This record gives sequence, structure tokens and C-alpha cells, in this order.
Amino acid sequence: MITIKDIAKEANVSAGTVDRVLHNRGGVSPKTETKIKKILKQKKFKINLIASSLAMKKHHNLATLIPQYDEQNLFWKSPYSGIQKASQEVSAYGIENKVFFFDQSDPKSYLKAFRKLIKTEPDAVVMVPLFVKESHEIIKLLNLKKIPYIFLNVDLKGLAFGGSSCSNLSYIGQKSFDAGILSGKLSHLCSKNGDEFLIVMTRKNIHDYEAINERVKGFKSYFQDNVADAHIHQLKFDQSDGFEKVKKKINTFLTKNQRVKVIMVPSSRVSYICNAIEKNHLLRLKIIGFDTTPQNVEALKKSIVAFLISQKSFNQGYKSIITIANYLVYKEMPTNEIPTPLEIITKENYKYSHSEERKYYNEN
Amino acid sequence: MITIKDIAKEANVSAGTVDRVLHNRGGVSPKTETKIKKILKQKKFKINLIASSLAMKKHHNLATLIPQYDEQNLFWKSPYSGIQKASQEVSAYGIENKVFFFDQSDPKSYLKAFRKLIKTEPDAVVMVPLFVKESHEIIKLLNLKKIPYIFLNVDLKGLAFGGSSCSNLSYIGQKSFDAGILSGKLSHLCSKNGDEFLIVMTRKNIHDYEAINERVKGFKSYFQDNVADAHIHQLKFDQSDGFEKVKKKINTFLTKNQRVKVIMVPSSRVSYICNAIEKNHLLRLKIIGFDTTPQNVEALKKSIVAFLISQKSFNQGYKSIITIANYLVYKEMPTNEIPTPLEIITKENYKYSHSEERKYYNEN
DNA sequence: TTAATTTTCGTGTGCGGACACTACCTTAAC
DNA sequence: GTTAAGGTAGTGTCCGCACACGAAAATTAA
Repeated sequence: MITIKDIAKEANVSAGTVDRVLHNRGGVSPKTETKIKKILKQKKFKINLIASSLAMKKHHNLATLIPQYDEQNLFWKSPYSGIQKASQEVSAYGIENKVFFFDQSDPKSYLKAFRKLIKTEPDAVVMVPLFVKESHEIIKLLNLKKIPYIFLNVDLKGLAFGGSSCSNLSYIGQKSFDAGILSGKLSHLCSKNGDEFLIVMTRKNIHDYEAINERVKGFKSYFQDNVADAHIHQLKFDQSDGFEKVKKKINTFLTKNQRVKVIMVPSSRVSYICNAIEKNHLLRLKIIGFDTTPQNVEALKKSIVAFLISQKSFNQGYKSIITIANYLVYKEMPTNEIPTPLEIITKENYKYSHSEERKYYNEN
Repeated sequence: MITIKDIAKEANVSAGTVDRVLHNRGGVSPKTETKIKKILKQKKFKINLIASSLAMKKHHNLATLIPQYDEQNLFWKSPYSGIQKASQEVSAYGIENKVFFFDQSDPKSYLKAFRKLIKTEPDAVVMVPLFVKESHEIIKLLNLKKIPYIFLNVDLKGLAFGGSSCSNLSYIGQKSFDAGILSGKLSHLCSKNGDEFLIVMTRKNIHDYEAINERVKGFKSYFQDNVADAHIHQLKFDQSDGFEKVKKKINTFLTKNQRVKVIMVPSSRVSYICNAIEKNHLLRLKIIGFDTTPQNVEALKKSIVAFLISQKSFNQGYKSIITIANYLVYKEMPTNEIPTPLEIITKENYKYSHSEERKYYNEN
């Protein structure tokens, strides 16, 4: 292992001088600088990150703003777990992360949580910009205070902001349109000529709107590009529709449309839909859904659902913290977008996926 | 952040004493020990790994024994890249990894490479136990020298060893049988009643034998459990068969068996088989293969291959080094088996998978 | 009681690097 | 020729921990 001292000795200078050129801190004559740089390259010197971060002993404060999860809605538990795991790991680097929760159905609680957050004067922020208008305000303040921030799971990019621009470091999440394309491909693969398709949209939470829409667009786009005469039906349910109504509507539809052989549910509520479908219909259907919620996985294991497309939200949470930590500590600029994989989950490979998440659960 | 000094002050002892109880190094009176332990818990002290590993500055030597890759056979490039990436990361922890290559078709070169390896007196070994008999010898020596080792990609577990037992720390790789089951499921999903299936076996390298066999077994097992009357054909080619012969044999078969709609190629040579199949056959076929070699990915992008099941060999290589490094540095005992995910790759999600691998390539 | 041991604990140094402080050497202005 | 200013480069301290060494306290032996 090459150390600064080794380089210094080789160049007949002191460690301090080498340090200066390493960090471009100036105060070094051009001659010695080039000489040192040459030796640096020649000896393939790499600074020891361990020693470096110890010496710097930077103490960074992170803050995270995400929706609260509960028994009813476990979706946000997964990214939260990932965040917790990453926070634990980076704590050794003097980085402390504070998590602030808000009610995903209440924009006011979103702002309220943010106000609490900003009082802690974080050096960087990881946030789920669930509400457009309120996020606008938040971002304005963050820009003003020059606090770097990244978006998790929900992207705000491309949205017009009155005057202020949205300069998030990165977006970590899935590309919903492409996920939709993939669902189209899978539907196509497990169908035969003449089969018809059904998209069932349920809207439980407003925020899903964008992602769900994109998935549907992607799904349709796949068929437009690959199967000219595909017949795609669509059923929509409102938040207010009760389970019985849903049940009746779907089964009536399926009885009438016997050629429908594949159902795609663009939300994370595929298991809910499956429960509503009568068994005699289920037998002929291939069903594709999103997200590995416990209920969905259950349906997968029972072979009711054929495919789940996972967005690995645990990893999203994990990566968001790691990314921003690397930015703070090593000034590593992340790419604009960090798309998470489109993971195809079946009954057969479920147990091998999400192993890190499960390991984390077991350990805690 | 709580430091050892903080604890020491609180307990009216010196840092050295705290250090002693932290590491159970003895020489501390029971009274003070319990007192310190109490404060440790109360203040939730966690040792600073950064500072710790800097201070220890353990210098570990790793050695890796893997097959050489070349233009003809790129399979082993991927794990090698993962190994390189991990080696780079752990080098800051004073861990140095030396890689030794051998010819995957020559057992003698395997032993020869190992002899070179053992001369470097490594503290731990990562190896691909490609040849059973020779591995036996190697393992005997490693056991004798008490050098811990883990298996990468190829498992030797369960194989009988005359007298000596195989006490590898862990096996990092795919469960081939389950991968076969998955390929069965995918085949099933993209077929309809009455469709027939074809398994095409090509054996280029001897070592693949075990994995390929398991995949076929898994495939058949799926159908046994789920589709009673499935008709599964099988074609085998020898290493000596020329391309023209393969071509003729396959196409003749497909012409005769028009009901064959799905082909499963249990090796990583699915693109080779695709090249041999005439276009008019290809149109009606769904093809499933293994491993994301450049050629296979090409076939995937052209929609010739429907699914590839990836074993993420880059990650395997990466994990093997990280695992053994954690074992050496933090005495973290790995689990017996570290199965890598069964990743389903299609044309639509390829670009989102293997992103780490590609990132690494771009950076280097 | 004193010397010899053993147990228990404090101190100091170093890991590799970051950064402040200081010392030196130019060069130029008086 | 002296001095001030600016540019260069060396030195020392600290980060939190590991570990060796030796001192002090406690115990035992003589």
C-alpha cells in the first residue's frame, strides 16, 4: 500500500506538499506539482478512504422525508427499511440521518413535517415529493438554502415550476413507462393470437396516479409497436367503490368477455383484484401485477398471479442514502437518474430476490 | 458520536480498559467490567469501524483461483470483473487480492495455478472448483494449512471425498435446479395447451455438465408437478458436432415436430442454437436460455430469445470477495450458501439490469 | 514486614491523511 | 542593504481505535 509519505519521500518533499497537490489546495510551485503528480500516477497512489474519512471527521446531517406506513398500507415500509439499513452503515462515517414522516393523504402534514425537518439544518435531504404544489415550495426553500436534495421513488422532473427550477441531484426510482412496456411484453408472451387483454385500474392513493398512468401508457405502447390488432379493455374503479361493487363489475365483465385471457393491474393492488375475481375466471387468466407487497406475494405463491414486477423499493431507499452520503463525503456527483431494475418475480424465483431485505429484517 | 474516551471518562477508567472489555481481552476486574459494559449498553456505544480498521491495519492476503477468459469464451470475464471491483474496494482495508488463472479445459493448469497460489501464503482463498478430482487435492491442502476458502459459481458440496471433508466457508452461486424450475415455469406460461417443448443440450465445456444437468432436471420437475401430460423432447449435441450438423439436425426435427413451440437451452449457448434455426421455425418459437453473454443479449434484443435467466456472475464475483473480506476483517461468518438471484431478463428490462457491471466497465 | 508475584489498569505510540501553523526563501521596494 | 510581502514547503496535532509496555495496586510468599 502506497502512502502519502511514500510519495513524499520519492519526490523529496514533505507529506504536506503532497497533500496540497492531492486536494488542489494551491500553494505549490508548478515544478514540484507536476513532479508529484507524475509520481502519484506512476505509483498508482490512491488515497486511503479509511484514513481520510477518519481525519476529516466530517459530521454530516442528513434528513429524510417520506410517507408514514401503517398496517393498511405497507408500501412505504420497504424503502424505510432500506433507508434505515443504509443509515446504519454510513453512521460510521459521521453521517447521521433523521427521518421525518408525513401522512400520504395529507399535503398539510407533508409541509408540517418538512418544517420540522428544515429546523434541523440538514446538509442534504432525501425526499419523496408526493404532492406537486407543496413540493414546489419545499424545493424553492432548499434551493435558496443551497441544500442538495434527491428524489426517492417519485419524480418531479419535467414538471414546470413557476420561476424556480428543480435542481435535484438525482432521482432514484423506477421508470414507470418502461415497467409498463415490460408488463405488455409479459402479457404478450403468455397469450396467444386472438386473446384479449384487460387493464384494471384502482386508485387508492392520489400519488400513485402518475406512476400508474405511465405504466398503462407503456403497456399500450408495447402493443401498438408489436401487436397491431391487440384488443385491450380497461376497467376503472374509484376510491369510493366498495369491494362488492368491484367484484360484481369485474365478474360481469369477464363473463361477457371470455376472450380476455390476461389481466394487468398497474397499481400495487393486484391481490385485491384477484380476491374479487371468481375462481372459474381465474383458471383461464394470466395475471400480472406490480410490487411485492405481502399480499401480492401471497397471491404469487398460490399461482394466482403469474408475474409481479418489483421496483425493489428497499434498494431504492438504501441507494438514496448511500448516494447522498457519497456525495457529501467524497463529492461523488450522482447521475441525474438512478433507475432501479425492473425485476420480474414469479413464484419460482421469489425466494431468491429481496434477500438483502429479508436478511435485514431478520437481523433487526 | 460516542467514543471510547467518553465511555472511559464516564466509568472513571482509562481508554485502554474499555478497549479490553470491548475485545474480551481479559485482565479486567469483574467489577469494572460489568460497570463498563453497563455504560456501553446505556450509551449505545458502537465501535467506529473506520478508526478500528485503520488502527488494526491488518494486512490480509487473498488469493483467487478462476478460469481464464478469452475472446471465445467470455463467461468468466464477468465474475472476474466483479472480483476486481470488490478487490479495489477492500484494498483500503489492507486486503490485497491476487488472481490466478487456469485453463478451463485443462486440469493440469488448474493444479499448476494452485501451486503458484499457495506459494503466496494467502490468508483465504476464493476458488472455482471446476475439476472434482483435482479440487479434492487442493482442498486437502487448504484444510491442512487451515486456510479458509469459499467456492464461486461451482459447488462441490455433497460430493464424497475419500476421507477428507470439504469445509468451505460458503458457496456463492446459483441454484441450478431452481433455475431449471423457473425455466419450466416460463416455458409453461408462454405456451398453450397441447404445445410441446424441446430441450437442446450442447456441451462445450465439461464443467458445465453439473449445472446443465440440474437445470434440465429442474425443468422436467416443474412439468411433472404442474402439467401432467407435457411432451418434452430432447436433442443432444456433442462437442465434436459441427455447426452444419447441428443446423440440419435441429431443423429436421422442428419440421417434423410442428407442435414444438418452446425451446429451452440449459447452457449459455442459446444464441448459437438460435443461429442454427431457420427463420420460418423461429417465428413460431419461444426460446429460453441462460446467462447474459454478449451474443445472448444480442439475440434477446432482436426478440429471437424471449427470456434469459441470468446468474449475475458479476455479482457472484463481487460478493465472493466481499464475503471473505468481511470474514477476515470482522470475523463475520457467512452462511453456508449464498444463492444468487434467478434474474429474468427480457428485451425490455435488460438495460436496467447489470447496471453496476456496466458502470464498472465504463469507469475502467 | 518485605520481597516476589500476579492482577489490574494507565500511557504512549502509530495507523494514513487533513489541515492549521510556522518557517523558509524569493523578489521587490525603500 | 534592509525589510516587507508573497509564495512555498515543513511540522505538528488530531481523528478513534488497537495494542504493547510498563506502572500501580492487590495478592501471596518468605
